[in-house]
Amino acid sequence: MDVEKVIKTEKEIPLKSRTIIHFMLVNTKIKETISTQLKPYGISLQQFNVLRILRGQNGKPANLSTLNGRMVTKMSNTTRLVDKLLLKGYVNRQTCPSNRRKIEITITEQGNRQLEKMDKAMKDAEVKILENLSHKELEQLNILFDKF
Amino acid sequence: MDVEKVIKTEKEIPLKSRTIIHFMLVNTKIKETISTQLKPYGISLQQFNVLRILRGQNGKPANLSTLNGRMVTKMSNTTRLVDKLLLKGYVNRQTCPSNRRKIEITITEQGNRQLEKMDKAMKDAEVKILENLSHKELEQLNILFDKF
DNA sequence: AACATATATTTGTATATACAATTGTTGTTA
DNA sequence: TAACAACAATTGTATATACAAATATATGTT
Repeated sequence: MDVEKVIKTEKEIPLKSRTIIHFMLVNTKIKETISTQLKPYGISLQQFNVLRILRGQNGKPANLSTLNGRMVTKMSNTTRLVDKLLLKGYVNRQTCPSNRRKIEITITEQGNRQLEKMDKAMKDAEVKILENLSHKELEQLNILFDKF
Repeated sequence: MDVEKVIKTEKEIPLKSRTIIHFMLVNTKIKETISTQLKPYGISLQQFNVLRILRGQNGKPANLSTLNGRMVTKMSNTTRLVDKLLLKGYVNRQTCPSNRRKIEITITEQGNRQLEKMDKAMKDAEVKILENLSHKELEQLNILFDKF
């Protein structure tokens, strides 16, 4: 990570600012790696996460607000995201019979098959991203992240 | 940071996945805090960064590719970003006389004045974001980030 | 000079994201 | 039961982001 290139922008960067900038640079790199890995499947990280959440439901349907609450980055726009998955044939959507305000979403057989392949791609991305970090360092990071 | 809420999505999350998800959650929180702080000034984080870069030039104009290279998150779309700043009267833009392919961008007096106010807002955001981290922990984080 | 190549920016298009307003449904209560 | 609040999803709008294609200018080669 070449923080200096960005940071030279101003003369002296206090530690706090440096940390934030550094954080964002790493985040950009992570996102790039992940989207590169997912690209062959024509799916975005958000869409991938929704599929994972649906699989985690074990057949039990999820409604939109559940999805939104569990997503890593909220997008307030889950409707349109699910639209895309629907077009790809990865999910089913139907209004909940007991409460017609709710929409029930489930993952399809095809969605599950694709997701298995994407899992592997995602795992590769994670390995690539974290290749220089030891188990101990990962634990350290998680402890530090908890303080945010 | 409530990682568990998002993480319960699947039964067992390996440390690597957990780290990535945790990272993104913190990133979301950081972005939210910053944009809340900048909101009164009607400026996005990207636009703020461009202004900071321009100030760092000390009057020397910057062209678009310089800006793009120094920005924390690249956007390949610096033209339109500068358009917005132009509309607000925070920057000047003129084609470089010696190389007419280039566009020279400088910060205006008004831009500088606004930027000073935004600096304070940004500093407040940083304090808020990092309030639970000690100096030592910030240093630790930066060391870990370098490994990405 | 004519041509190809490299550089710098702009434009077009598609998707992602944030936020506010709207629609439709359910539950409550005067 | 009519009115209203609460809830769940959708739609509209603006901006952000990514990527490819197009435009304009400069440089190097024959």
